[in-house]
Amino acid sequence: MSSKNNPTRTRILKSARTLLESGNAGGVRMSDIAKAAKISRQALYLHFPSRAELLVATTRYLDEAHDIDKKLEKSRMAASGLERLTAWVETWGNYIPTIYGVSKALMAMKDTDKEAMAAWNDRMQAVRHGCAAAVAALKTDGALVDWLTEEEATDFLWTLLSVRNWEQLRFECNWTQERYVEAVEAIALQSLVRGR
Amino acid sequence: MSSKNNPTRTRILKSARTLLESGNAGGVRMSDIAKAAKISRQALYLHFPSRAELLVATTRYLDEAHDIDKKLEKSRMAASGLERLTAWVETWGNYIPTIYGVSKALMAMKDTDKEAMAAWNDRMQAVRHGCAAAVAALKTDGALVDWLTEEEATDFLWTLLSVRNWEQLRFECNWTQERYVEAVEAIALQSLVRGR
DNA sequence: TCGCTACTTTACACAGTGTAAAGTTGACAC
DNA sequence: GTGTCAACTTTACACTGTGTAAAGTAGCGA
Repeated sequence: MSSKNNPTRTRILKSARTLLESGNAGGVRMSDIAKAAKISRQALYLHFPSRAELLVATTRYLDEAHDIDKKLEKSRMAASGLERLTAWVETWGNYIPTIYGVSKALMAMKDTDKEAMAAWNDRMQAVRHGCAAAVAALKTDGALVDWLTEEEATDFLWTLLSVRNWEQLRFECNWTQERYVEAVEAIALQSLVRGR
Repeated sequence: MSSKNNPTRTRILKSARTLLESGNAGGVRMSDIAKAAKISRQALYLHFPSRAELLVATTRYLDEAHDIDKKLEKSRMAASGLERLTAWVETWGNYIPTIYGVSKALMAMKDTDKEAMAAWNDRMQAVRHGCAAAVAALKTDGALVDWLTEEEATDFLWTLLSVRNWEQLRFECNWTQERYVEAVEAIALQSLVRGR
């Protein structure tokens, strides 16, 4: 099943992505994805050993499709720590909507499924690294507030930027995506940057 | 089954509470609760029609056991908006640990179960009211920042104080309960109170 | 024609929730 | 003592969704 560039595999991933993105959060089942990809449910298991691995593969597929690495590169090029923080908040904040569907499915699984848990943690650690880098740049500039340690500041930024928070503000509170980024940026600056 | 003050019913609720509190998040099944309450799994359904309703009843049981209303009363008595905000953050922030177990179970169900969803939303709206009251008091004092509307400020405070955020800071980031309350309080003040 | 690959089809194990119904036990009523 | 009622127990089964297993098929290249 020569993993990469397999047309059926790609079709499965596209179907999974579409279904997961289309908000139908509650239940995207293996059979739904199979139907969308126009193969039998069993054939799915020829390509992906479990639902968890299919979700993980879908996440990676999304990352590649959106060239997230390139976007992150940009935020790393910012001159000051302050610019780097805002660039990071914007980049990640605007990426959340694209991964939200898959993330939600993965989040729902992580309480029962070890594999899903590991995959989710892995993804979230990547986000944490982004936060840590921004905070470190702030610290280097001597712009980090003094009532939080560098690690605490990272913890807080990471929490502030969580998918759950985005979900709540965006859907429960009906904020627009623009307002979300704007407000979260402002709060991050106020909480983490000295003398604001 | 004469609902209130039924000894078996109470034993069930106590067992549910204990199991849910003891961190074993992943799966507290009906059969686990039955075993702990020393009755058959079927007898559980004589007292509660569904898992969701049992969880909801457990939440209410916890609220009564901790006399949450009395605690909220206290935060309502604060003189200034500022004091009211800190009182609210402390009250709710310190109540989260006690309801965390049940909340987690309810959160996990809300994606698939309508009843659980309704119950969860109901609970969260109550929390939101607490946030709204604190923000309103701030506004009355003319102490609310001007870059957020009253509603936006409520939305943000509500999101900041979410159980998920507490969970992440407390367990993923290993913050102590004291540090959590302290930091969240500081951030709330910085973000919502004018001229800080 | 062989044999391989990528499937389909059918069947079934398993977990957990919830339904259904028949049987047991103890208390209280008369 | 017998009847009856409530609060159970026990057994059995339907349903959903995941994952395993195995036999069958269609197309394609050597």
